[in-house]
Amino acid sequence: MPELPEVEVLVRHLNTVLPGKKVLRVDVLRAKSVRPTRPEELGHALSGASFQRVQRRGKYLLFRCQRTKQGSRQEITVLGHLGMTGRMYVVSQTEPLPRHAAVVLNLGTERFVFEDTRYFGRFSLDTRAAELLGPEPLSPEFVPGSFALCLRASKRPIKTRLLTQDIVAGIGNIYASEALFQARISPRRTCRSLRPLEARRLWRSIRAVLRRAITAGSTIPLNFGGEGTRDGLFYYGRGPGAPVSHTERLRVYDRAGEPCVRCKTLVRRIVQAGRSTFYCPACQR
DNA sequence: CACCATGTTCCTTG
DNA sequence: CCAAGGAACATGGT
Repeated sequence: MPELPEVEVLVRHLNTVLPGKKVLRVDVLRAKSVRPTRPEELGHALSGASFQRVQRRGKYLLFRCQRTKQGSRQEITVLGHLGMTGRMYVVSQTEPLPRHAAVVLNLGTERFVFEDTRYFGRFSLDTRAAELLGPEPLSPEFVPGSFALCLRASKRPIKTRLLTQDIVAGIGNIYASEALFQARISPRRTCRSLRPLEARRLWRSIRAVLRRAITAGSTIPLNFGGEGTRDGLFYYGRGPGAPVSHTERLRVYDRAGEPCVRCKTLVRRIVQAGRSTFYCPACQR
């Protein structure tokens, strides 16, 4: 899925098109995508409501909406998650719906589309998942001392632990490899084996890598709409004028067999907890 | 056909 | 009870 940076960039984009728009009708084409909310429930809550702003928490999107019910204001929050293949965008009503449209909101002349090929994502009234997350890596809540302390409590490999979202939110399979590469720490090290200095270095790398990615994604022209073919460029398709390749952005991810950008040793791919990890066996100890 | 995929949750095992 | 690993979910690309 889109990880924290991709979601952040999407949220910033949606905030330029969504606030003020009113939901005239809700079409749930895949009941699974709104679980555990029932489709009628979502339609009932969201019909007639207006978008105010979109926020991000980890990889989750929070759509803050407002509805006037007999004079009194009612706040409604929809929790969104892109899963592995989700996209959310606003397009004209005349645009044909994609094959895997999961939820469609009629906004008048436009519509909001949540499309999701594999249906791992969500668009739901149940916001509990976002409340169980660890600290936001780019907020002051993410403190190096507490981070180091959390790591001491786990015997798991650091790479798989970064993916659980409870020590820190928003890191996925790509940026876990990237952060460990920048910190020069082997993904196979157990959390508790990290020296305080290494934990601190990882803390810094996590923030630097995520920040960098957000900046890159905000700079490149992206195609947020439904038409764009996903070509790996920051998850979305290219917009007009975007560079041909994004590979410069990621230093180790998906580079098995290529020379390490730092020492030329060949980058290695291993599997941890069923997922690919990429690292340089020489730089990362 | 085989294997791979930017995620989360549930089940089993130790 | 807890932690860790694996399967499941579902579809498409190579």
